[in-house]
Amino acid sequence: MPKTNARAKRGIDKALLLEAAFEMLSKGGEDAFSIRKLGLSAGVDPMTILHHFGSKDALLRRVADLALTTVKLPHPSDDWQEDLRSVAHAYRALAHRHPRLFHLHFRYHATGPVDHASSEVVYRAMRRAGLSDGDAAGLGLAFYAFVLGFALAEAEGLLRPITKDDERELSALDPKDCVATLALVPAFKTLDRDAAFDVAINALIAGIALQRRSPPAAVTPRKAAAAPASRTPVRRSGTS
Amino acid sequence: MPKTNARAKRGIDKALLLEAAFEMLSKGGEDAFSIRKLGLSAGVDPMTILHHFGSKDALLRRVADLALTTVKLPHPSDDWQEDLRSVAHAYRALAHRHPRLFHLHFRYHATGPVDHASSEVVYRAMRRAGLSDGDAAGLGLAFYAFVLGFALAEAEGLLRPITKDDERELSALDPKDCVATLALVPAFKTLDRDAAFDVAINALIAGIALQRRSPPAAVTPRKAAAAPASRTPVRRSGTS
DNA sequence: CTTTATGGTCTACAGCGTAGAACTGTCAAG
DNA sequence: CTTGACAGTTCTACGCTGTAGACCATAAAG
Repeated sequence: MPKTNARAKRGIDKALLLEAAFEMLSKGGEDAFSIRKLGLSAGVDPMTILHHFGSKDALLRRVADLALTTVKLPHPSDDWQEDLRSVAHAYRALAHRHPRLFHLHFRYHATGPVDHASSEVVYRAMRRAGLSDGDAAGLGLAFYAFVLGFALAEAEGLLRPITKDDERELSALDPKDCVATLALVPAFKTLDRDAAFDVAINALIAGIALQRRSPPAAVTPRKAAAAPASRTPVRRSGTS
Repeated sequence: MPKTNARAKRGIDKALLLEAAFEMLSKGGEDAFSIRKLGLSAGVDPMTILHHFGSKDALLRRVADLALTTVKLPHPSDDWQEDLRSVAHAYRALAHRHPRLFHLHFRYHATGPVDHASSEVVYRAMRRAGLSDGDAAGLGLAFYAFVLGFALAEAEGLLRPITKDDERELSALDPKDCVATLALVPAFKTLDRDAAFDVAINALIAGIALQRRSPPAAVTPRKAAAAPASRTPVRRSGTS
């Protein structure tokens, strides 16, 4: 049947609209975005947009997906630690490129690991690190949570260099209760976020490496094998 | 002067209103919340609410602050690793208690470290771990990012146990490209999020412990003091 | 041609945050 | 007491939002 086929669309095409929405969101954030404004700026009736995308929510979801497609896929190497670093940097770069819409990834890609291609890299790395399947799964998700959490925190301004206001607020604290915080104020002022990220990622990776159950030579007298694992006493987190 | 003094308010009192807002948000999330609805349910004119709190945004900020006051402060011990675990669990517990409003902490407390009392514990721990000031500051923030990121991911459903749909989607993948992902599917099905959190936190802490510049004996000939630090080759993250 | 489907538009509705005017009850001063 | 000031409260109205449902225009199918 020669139906549908290459015809596709009559007038407006979705791809362009999606791109425009992406642009608008990336530039002004969610508050500055509305279906009507998008329609106005694109010369399209607002209802046409809804007709194509179903709802504003669905459109936002599509935008988030589109953003995800721009992460540069890591080329899997044979160094699992390097692979993890690549993934981490790729997602952080995404957050830097589009800080105003990065939070959407938390809202929408709540159905599973963010993206199969890159999550495969992460899980492969975890297995190569010599983890049990249980640990590999858990640490894989945790790795994502860490990277996305750090990136989101940065995108939302949580790691902004300390301001005058902050400083004033800090200096108003009781010096007795905040010795460490106050001692670090100079460090916060000169904080290099790139370096901090690298240090933290390396720390996490180093910690993961310690978790392996079968290092090169046979080690770890204790059976750190299957279940909860971990070398330190596990503390149940059922505070709620 | 006998002015103001204990009088305080004529009719409505803010504390009650704030509590009601908190309740409403915690129960129904941000979508189900509006000034008008709050006014209706509390028997108060909506504009009265605005008069007291300035704006909806300011009210949400207050709610987020209120939520923060409910985290149980860790009792500082002399074991820095245990202190870090306490803080981590406290925030995760907060996310479990109020998953619908947890994301507000990312939006509003973007002006600095989340809470001075608990961040003091974190920074103190970092210094006790023997880190340089630069690393202590960076890893302190990274520690928060990790904990909040993990908790947010959980609150938003990212770590939900795998569903039938997910499974179908996964089984549709090319088995060649996703060997690791597919191999871990059983592990995802039985994933214990509490255990995963513990394992991940312990890994991070162990990695932090490795970062110290002055272990028991004097070491590290290189001046790993100030700047980027880190033992592995630093990879600049300027992909953007 | 007529029929049918489909993409696009228009109108309308219920709800939102909030600016600004108007009202109201209470206290201090005269 | 009266008067004035004033903070707390309420009313009204504006411009904005997402979207349901009816309507129209065009293109393909019979």
